[in-house]
Amino acid sequence: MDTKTSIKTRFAPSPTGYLHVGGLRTALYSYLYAKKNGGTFLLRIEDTDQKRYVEGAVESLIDILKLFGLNWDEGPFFQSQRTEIYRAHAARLIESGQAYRCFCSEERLTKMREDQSNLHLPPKYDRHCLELSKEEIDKLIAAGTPFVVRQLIPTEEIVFNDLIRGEVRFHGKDVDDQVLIKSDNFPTYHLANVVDDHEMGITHVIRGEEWLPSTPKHIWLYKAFGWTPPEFAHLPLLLNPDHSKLSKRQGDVAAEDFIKKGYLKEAMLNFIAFLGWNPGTEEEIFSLEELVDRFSLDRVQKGGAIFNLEKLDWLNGQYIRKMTPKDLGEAVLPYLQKESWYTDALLSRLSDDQKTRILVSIQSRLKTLAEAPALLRPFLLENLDYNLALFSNEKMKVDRAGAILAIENVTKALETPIDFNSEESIKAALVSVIEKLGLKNGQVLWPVRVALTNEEFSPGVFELILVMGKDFALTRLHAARKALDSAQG
RNA sequence: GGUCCCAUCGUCUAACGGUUAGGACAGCAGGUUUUCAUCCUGUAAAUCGGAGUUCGACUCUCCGUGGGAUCACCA
Repeated sequence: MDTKTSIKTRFAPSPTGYLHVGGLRTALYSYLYAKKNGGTFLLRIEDTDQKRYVEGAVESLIDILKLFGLNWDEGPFFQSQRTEIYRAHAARLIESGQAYRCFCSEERLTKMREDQSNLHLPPKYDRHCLELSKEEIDKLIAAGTPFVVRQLIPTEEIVFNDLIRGEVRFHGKDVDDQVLIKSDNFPTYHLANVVDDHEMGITHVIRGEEWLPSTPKHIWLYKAFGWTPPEFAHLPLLLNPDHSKLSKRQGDVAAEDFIKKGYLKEAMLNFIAFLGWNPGTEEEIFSLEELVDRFSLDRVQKGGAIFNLEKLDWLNGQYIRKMTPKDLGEAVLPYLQKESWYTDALLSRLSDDQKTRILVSIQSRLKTLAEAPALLRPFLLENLDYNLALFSNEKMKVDRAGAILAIENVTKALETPIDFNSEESIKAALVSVIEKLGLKNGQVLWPVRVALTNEEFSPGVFELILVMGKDFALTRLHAARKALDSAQG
């Protein structure tokens, strides 16, 4: 058997309503590290704060994790169902003198902190209740005085090795006596986290940098229980453009929002993985499987990374262009269905072959899936409400009369026998019209393209005719001609 | 304010003492093209500052500076 203890990581979010992209990245790195090393990835829900309970938050968290394919091997475990375990552990610590009951009122604590702040001292519990005698404590308990359990922080230096940052040291005199059990008898994060990580056999705690300052408390807890602490890896933060910790205030931060906006989960994962990590080569397109294969913690960056979407747009475009028409069609459908003009009938009258051609024609123009409906509209809608101003174009040197001339001649050309299944033969037919009229390409093709789509931007004319087919293209040309004529009269 | 962490182009980053400091995104300029996009080519753009160590520092040390995190009966 393998003598190395097998690796086990966990993702331990608190269910506050949505999955933050920073959380998604933490989950991803934990997942990658476990999978890369043939280990186990565990999911634990840290729901010990009764006041912060949000309806449905757990379900949506689980759904989104699954959507991204970050499948866990164990769990989900719920801390709210394990409260007795934490209480028993706290009691052990009180017994061994490594924790103590604190009966201080909120008022006293507030006043204490104010005084400390006035003296420019760091706010820290003054150990008032540590002085209490056994008799006094018994009396207070008997009187039903609410209390918390505080960790007695040793006055010593502590040094630990962070897998990303190297040696980090703190001194006990700077660390506050952390509350372990709240007066509602629920544990705080610190206690529950340490007890669970130990009991669940977590070997590597991979979490955000914001936890670095509380790591000494955690290590002292392990020591107090007589346990060996796990390895720690504190990930650099994801930042707002103003370099503060990434927050809701400055844009979307919920992983789900990005899916809604038409980003592919593969692109998101790829993008997020590269915010703080890189393979050391110049490759940048990685599937989840490839990330698993290449990931290592020692290539994780120390400094925070600004969450800047420009590159995500590009990456998403890359992924879209790699999709098969079938996959693209399926991916685009939900966005299409959100459009007010969309009906299933519009789609069902198209053949599979036509659908494929349409999708291929718009594929290179897509940065996000959400942009698809606008590009699809000219192919799906039966009647277009022409914007006549579009037919004239200064740069293309076409005016309305020119547009009518072009549309008229192209209509005629398309009514002659051409192979409508060949873009080349369509092109040949139109080129001969252009030559016959002695015009520039744009003078004919621009108005025809507008006639076919009523859009400023679209796929090219030859491709449009190929995709639309003879009848549909001619219907459009007639309609455009009619619109132009009636406006003139 | 205390403690801790961090620092290469605008952004994400490469270079684990020796490179003209590399790549990508975004930008700009061209090319292809009927528009837009794709695609192709080119271009501009960085080692926070100062001391040391060294034959030689982006890289090691120290001091500054700047930014960030954290200091709850939230996680």
